[in-house]
Amino acid sequence: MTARASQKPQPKTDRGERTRRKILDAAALAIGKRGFSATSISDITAAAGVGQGTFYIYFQSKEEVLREMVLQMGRDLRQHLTQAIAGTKNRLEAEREGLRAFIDFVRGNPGLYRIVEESQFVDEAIYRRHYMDFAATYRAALEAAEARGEIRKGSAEVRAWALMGMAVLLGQRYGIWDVATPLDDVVGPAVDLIGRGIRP
Amino acid sequence: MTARASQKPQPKTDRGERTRRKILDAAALAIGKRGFSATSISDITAAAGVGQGTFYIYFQSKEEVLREMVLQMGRDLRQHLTQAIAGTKNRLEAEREGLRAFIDFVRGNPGLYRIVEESQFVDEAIYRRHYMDFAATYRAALEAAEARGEIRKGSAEVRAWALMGMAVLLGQRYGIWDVATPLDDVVGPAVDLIGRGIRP
DNA sequence: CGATCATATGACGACTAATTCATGTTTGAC
DNA sequence: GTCAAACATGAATTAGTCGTCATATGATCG
Repeated sequence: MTARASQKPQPKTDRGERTRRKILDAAALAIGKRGFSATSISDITAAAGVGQGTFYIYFQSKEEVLREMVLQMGRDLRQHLTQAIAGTKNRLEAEREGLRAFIDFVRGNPGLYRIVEESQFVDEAIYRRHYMDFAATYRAALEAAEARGEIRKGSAEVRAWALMGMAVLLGQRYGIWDVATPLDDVVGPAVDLIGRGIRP
Repeated sequence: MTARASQKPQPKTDRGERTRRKILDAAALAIGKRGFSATSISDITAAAGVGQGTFYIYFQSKEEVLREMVLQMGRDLRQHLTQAIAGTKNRLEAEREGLRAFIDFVRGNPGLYRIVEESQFVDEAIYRRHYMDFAATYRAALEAAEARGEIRKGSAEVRAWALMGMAVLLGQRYGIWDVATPLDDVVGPAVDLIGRGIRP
């Protein structure tokens, strides 16, 4: 089901590096806007301003581009969240800032968000890994908080997935479909729910 | 973006009705297993045991079949949930039984679940309506519970989406990816989180 | 029975998209 | 400045899907 695939070799010159980037950027824009299957290779290469054959110098297929973009989005989001919760003093504060930062990220990168969700139907393994990785990080943070006595005892695994789920759907509702509602109006009630749900 | 489309007329005979059903069932199976774009019309008609042209007697396009299936899944799930929370005496019990029934439904109908999620990338309007409808129902239930004093005051809209999000991702994690973990091990911790999160 | 409407068929034309490749251009190490 | 390697190209090949239609079969009723 999933391509095992030997990656294409990295570009060896500056020009190659630039061309690869152009293709990747054009692909992110096009796929983010129109969706994966509605976007053809020639759409991408045309938008990138390169020949069709050039695509295959750097990528095996559209799927491989998607895979790379999901990884990229994981890194971007991780960084955004890490930065957002950097100054927080306890788990509850981290939940608040993390949720706010997540919805904020979705508002700022609706295309990337969409790409990750669609990857589920293109290469399930990469989508699953994306979530599993986040879940593992989240779980570790919850266990640490539990050890510090900041939150009540309870399954960190289930909690991690439950809280991620909240964030994902709130991100859809208030990050994509409705970008007018102030973040505080969303984050406030949600964090109230979370806070009472997990505190000692 | 969304087809406004005049529907095809309903079948006028028993035979027609049966043929239509065969196509719909075959489509649900095939699309649920392989995904929407990987499934061709001829895959569907071959699986249904009818000619390719027969498809177009009953449907305008693959998209229309998907739309119908999302609606169907909405009805099925609604019924499953309604039945599950029928005997409950308060909101918290309803949350428990509802969440259990939801994951149970996903385990029993992984294909249907997948179809709904994929509909997001085929006909966003129908997907959105699916969630909006559920959210409206959920919200009403929460508001009623709040009026009865069963739960604390708070934004029913945000809560509804947060709780749906929990269910959706727990459904993915424990309904699709891992069907071995006993439901109690999932529902217990989740309902503990919800219960303390919303009770007075 | 024969007439008529509904249903069924599958080959076919039109089209779209993926991928290759022979040919040409650019780069940068020497 | 030379030259081999890296890169770029787009037309041609390949593969497959959609949706139509002329034709055929099934069912129903007077």
